[in-house]
Amino acid sequence: MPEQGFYNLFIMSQSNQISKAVISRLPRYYRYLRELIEAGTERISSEELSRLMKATASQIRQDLNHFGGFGQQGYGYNVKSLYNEIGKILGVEEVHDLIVVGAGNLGRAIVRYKGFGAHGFHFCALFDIDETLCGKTINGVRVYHTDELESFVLNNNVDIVALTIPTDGALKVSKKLYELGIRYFWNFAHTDLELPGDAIVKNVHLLDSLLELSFTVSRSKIKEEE
Amino acid sequence: MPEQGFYNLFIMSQSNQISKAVISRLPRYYRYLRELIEAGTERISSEELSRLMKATASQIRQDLNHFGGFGQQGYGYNVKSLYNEIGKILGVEEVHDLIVVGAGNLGRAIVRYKGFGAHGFHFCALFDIDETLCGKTINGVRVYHTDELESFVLNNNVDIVALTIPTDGALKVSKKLYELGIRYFWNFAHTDLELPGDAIVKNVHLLDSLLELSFTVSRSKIKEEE
DNA sequence: TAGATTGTTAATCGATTAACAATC
DNA sequence: TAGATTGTTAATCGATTAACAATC
Repeated sequence: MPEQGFYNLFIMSQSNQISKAVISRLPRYYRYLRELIEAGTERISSEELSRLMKATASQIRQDLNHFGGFGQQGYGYNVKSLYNEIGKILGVEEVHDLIVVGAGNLGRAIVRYKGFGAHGFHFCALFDIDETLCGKTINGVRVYHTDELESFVLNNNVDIVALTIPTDGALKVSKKLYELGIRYFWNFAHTDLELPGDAIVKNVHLLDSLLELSFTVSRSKIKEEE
Repeated sequence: MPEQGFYNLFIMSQSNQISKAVISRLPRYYRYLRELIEAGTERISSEELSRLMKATASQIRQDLNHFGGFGQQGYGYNVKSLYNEIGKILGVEEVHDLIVVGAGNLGRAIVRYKGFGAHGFHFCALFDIDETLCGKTINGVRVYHTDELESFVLNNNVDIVALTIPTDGALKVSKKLYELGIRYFWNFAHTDLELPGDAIVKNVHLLDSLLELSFTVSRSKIKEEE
């Protein structure tokens, strides 16, 4: 058993390490809590929430306790305050500046989606190599030529870069942006970015997602034929 | 120990139960193998592939062996044949008929994306409530009014429905489609669909995805301030 | 045949679930 | 206070990794 001070430090640094499984469930909690607020529910027990979300009450309590004791014995959780706490954890109370590289349908869909703004996401600019798009404005966000990407990043705060361009461009642009100091990427290109370990990439691989579904469709067809 | 026949049956039905974790890795294998083919690589060992994909060789061999012994001792895996085998498993050799409900930016982006066709996905129709879109054609796919959805589904083969409409519509439309016999949903609406257990839903929750990234951004900011 | 590498079993690790003492 | 429900520890389950015999 190490010295007390050491031990606490160890515990603290451990508690920072939230597993990916837990993180990936937070937005879903957030979503259900919002619905509960809208339905006028004031408090909820982990048991009730588990029935609603088709999870175990145990998992909910474990997950939430990674971040602090938000509940109260004999009462449960206050919906509004839990919602706010999870919001804080997810960072919705800060402003995150994003740029979108690729002003195709996907890039435009993202910039136009109403839901992001309410959670602190601020789209600063779109970039595209198509000169006919440059200078235009999509949902109040201006399209610049990709040539201007570097100077934009150097002169403006950019927290997250969304990549909605094909594979080759995404690899090239992400490397360049990494060199310029960008560390957070929301990648829609159908490839894994090749970046150093401190870059954080969240992938949205639409073809992969559809293939998983296709796998199940094909499986069930085989079963039907049996 | 049960009778031999019984036991084999048990083993077989077990082997059908591939875990979600394994399934979710298949499209990635498929992707890397394609790249290897394009690079002209003829054979690869699990060890080499593991270095490339940043996984363990053990996991790769375990994963592949759920579906059969595709490798050869002392040789490794033949890239082309492994690619084809995984393709078959994912169902890319069959045609999957899809319709897209919601002809907004996201729906249009999906229908226009070039990559799906090569993997057996065939987009039959788009649906929207916006009458100014109806009758138009996007990348060769006609937009119908949502009123025509029911009759379309009854008169055409539809394997998968992509939902690219807001929450309320998605809940309503998915229930209706379930009643009409549809079981596979690719859901982009920011909600969990409320459908019976035999419906298979693959969610693409963009806000959830971005919030996960936001969580990490906020975390690292806290660390920097410490 | 010898070397390489798989397929597969066994060991480990991590995540989920169950149980219950703490406490509102 | 009694009942309810959390926070948290312990047990279980499943997934990943390691090891190695089988075999090309």
